[in-house]
Amino acid sequence: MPAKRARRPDDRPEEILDAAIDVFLENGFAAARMEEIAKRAGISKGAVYLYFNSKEALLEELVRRSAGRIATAANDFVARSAARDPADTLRQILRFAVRAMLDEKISAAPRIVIAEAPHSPRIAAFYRDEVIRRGSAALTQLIEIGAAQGVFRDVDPRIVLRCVMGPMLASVLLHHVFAAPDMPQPDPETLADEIADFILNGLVPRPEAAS
Amino acid sequence: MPAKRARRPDDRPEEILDAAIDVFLENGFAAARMEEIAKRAGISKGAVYLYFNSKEALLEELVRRSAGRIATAANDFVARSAARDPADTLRQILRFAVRAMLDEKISAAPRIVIAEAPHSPRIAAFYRDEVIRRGSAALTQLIEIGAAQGVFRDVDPRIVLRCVMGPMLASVLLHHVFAAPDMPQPDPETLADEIADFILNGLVPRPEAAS
Amino acid sequence: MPAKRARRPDDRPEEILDAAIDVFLENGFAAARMEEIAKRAGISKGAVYLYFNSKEALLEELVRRSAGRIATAANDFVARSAARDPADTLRQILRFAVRAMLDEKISAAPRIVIAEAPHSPRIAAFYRDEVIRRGSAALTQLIEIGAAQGVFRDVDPRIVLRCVMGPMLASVLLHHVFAAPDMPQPDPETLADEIADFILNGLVPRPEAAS
Amino acid sequence: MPAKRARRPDDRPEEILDAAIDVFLENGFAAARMEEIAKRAGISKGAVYLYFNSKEALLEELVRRSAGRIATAANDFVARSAARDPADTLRQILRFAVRAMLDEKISAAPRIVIAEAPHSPRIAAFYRDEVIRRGSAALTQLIEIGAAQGVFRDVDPRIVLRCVMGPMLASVLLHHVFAAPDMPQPDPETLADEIADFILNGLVPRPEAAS
DNA sequence: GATGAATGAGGTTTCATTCAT
DNA sequence: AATGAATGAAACCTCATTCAT
Repeated sequence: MPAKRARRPDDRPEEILDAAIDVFLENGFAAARMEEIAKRAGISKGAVYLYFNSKEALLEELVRRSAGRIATAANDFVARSAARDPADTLRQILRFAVRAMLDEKISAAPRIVIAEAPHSPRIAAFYRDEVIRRGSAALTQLIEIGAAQGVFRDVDPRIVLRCVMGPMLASVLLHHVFAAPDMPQPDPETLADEIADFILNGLVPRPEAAS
Repeated sequence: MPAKRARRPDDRPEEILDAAIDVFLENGFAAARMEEIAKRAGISKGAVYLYFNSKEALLEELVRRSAGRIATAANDFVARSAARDPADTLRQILRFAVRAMLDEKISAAPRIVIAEAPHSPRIAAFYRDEVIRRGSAALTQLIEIGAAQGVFRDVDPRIVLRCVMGPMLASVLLHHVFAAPDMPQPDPETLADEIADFILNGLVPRPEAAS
Repeated sequence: MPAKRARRPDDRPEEILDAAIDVFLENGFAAARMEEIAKRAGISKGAVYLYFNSKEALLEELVRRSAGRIATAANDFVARSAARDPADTLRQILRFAVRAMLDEKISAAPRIVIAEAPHSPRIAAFYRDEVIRRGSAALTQLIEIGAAQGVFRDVDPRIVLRCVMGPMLASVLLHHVFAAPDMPQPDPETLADEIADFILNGLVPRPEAAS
Repeated sequence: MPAKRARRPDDRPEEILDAAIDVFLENGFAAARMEEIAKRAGISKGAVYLYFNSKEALLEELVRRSAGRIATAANDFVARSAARDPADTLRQILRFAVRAMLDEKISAAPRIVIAEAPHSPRIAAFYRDEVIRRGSAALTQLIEIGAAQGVFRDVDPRIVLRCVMGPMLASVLLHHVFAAPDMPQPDPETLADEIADFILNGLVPRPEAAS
């Protein structure tokens, strides 16, 4: 019956979402308890509901806020420098993306999505439209530009999408989920560069056509 | 005497696991109900506990059964033909793996693991040891053989692991989770071959060293 | 200076009670939300508590204000004209009461009491003392006067109470709770007169005593 | 985690409904706690849900079981003896109904309905169709028969409905809700007879038309 | 006086697990 | 071996009430 806490700071929602990220990551969506989220945000259980209508709404807002950061960045990179140097553009995108994905906070949303999307059609659809589709568009455009310049092989962009997204995904999992002391992680910068090298190497035209 | 189609008691565990895959996939581990699993296995709720001690045990056994398949196959491929033709060995491994991963039933366990491992250390550890580590070992060995023969570049095997695992992961997600009618999937065979091409292309030495 | 239509601070309680009637009627006491009451009264949630200590207090005041209107009127009618014409007095009382009960606003309190009294002893006791007892007294007196004049049979007043209150209650429920399009309501005036006829008919002495 | 209690007796549902009646009566529907119902039924909270899907379902089944007992009886009485002796048929109906209504257990459902129907359209509709409409039909038929025989006045059946239902309603409330030690109840048999007398008196034709 | 953010007890409902039969 | 009734902990969400502003 009492009401102890001070007035609503404007960044309450932010704080709640931050707390939610942690709890979702630690327990998964279904096992995450609203009370735990509230406690970490420094407020009461009920107060969470002043800002978000349900646990599901919390998750959706979480995804909404983080989604597309990388896709947006990729589009920016392409718009800015793809015409000048497609290969370097890809390298920059990869550096940006790998670095982002290795940051606990930034990779949190994709990881949660991977976990929840299979049985949450709304989340899946939202992520597909906001992230996958836009990222795919950026990549497709980049490939086309590079191919037109003769810098890239003429590969199906869907393959490229899988070969670019994939290593980042794998890195996220190996760093955050399946890490083991005896399997040391490459450091992020090196990882980004080497993945970029690998992919670019796979993308450049072979001088003499294979057999 | 009526030959009532024998009690097939030995297939019980298998049937339960099959049912569990379906239910886990549809609802996620936390939301999966034991009663639903039992119903689909055609037995009673209590009977499940005659074969598996808990819901968690069910998941672990599931992982155990499907997990090593691909890693085992990879090791077999390497042992059998890596010395003779490393590139073709990798191509075969990729074909096998991509095909497997695009099969709903086979990719189910990895997908569930990706969803559950973040908050189920036992699952994570088991998967890491049974799948990641063994797959990594096969790949590392393959790279070493190929590098020694001059067929592959001398790349950090951890990068290769990420670049090989990754596209498959991405494919699984794009096929099973983020599929959309207007984003048609490449057909599995083509996909496997093109990913293999891409990775092999990234793995072969460049004729003239890049400046 | 703009004459903002004065702050009408004195009408506040009235406005709140009016809003409360609506909300209690629509949702029942337990499901009524203070915030909804506040909103309809055009003030904030907290402001309600400046006038009423609790939801229960709101209900009690509501009953207090409306209760006894009819009982008071009945007593007035009796005092004024029972000696002159008992039958007509009863007819007037019934007309007044039926008309009142068919008015949404006036019947609201009794309906709420009927709903809440069974599990709210204070409400029940209050209503019993303020309404039932006083109405009963008026009726008893009226019967006695009428019986002394030979205009009414000598009936147990408790029976009369039930036979007078009852049809009004039934009318309220049939009009406000169990109304159906295919069960058209008699119009209020007719209803009042016919009920009065019926009851008076039941109250007059039979010319020849029934065997 | 344990499971202590014995096998399901066939009358579990009955026991639960009995417990529910008590709790609903004491607290009203909204304030009734499932745990309390379970405790009184001698089972666990969860077990209630093996038999009823929700608290609302419990209420509906309660109403369903009790509803129409009286309406059914009324129809039976009319079918059996209305043609022979309409007045006595009405007297028998009233005796049956009053007796029933004064029984705590039997009047429970109507009282709950009166309390909940105003904000529970399904309950209201169900009760209207199962009880009001059928009771009304019985009464209408009875009046018509009686009027044809010249035993009853030709009164609007809707008035009769209100004048017959009403006194019973009033009796229920006065006996169960607004009872007070200093307002002694007429005993049920007498009450039934006197109400019947009163109503019949109101229903018989006046020998000479009132001026 | 007035506001509305905040609290937190409390209730319904679900479901993994047990065990009498 | 198999059943399925029963348990009870747990968790989401609501809302009357308070109080800092």
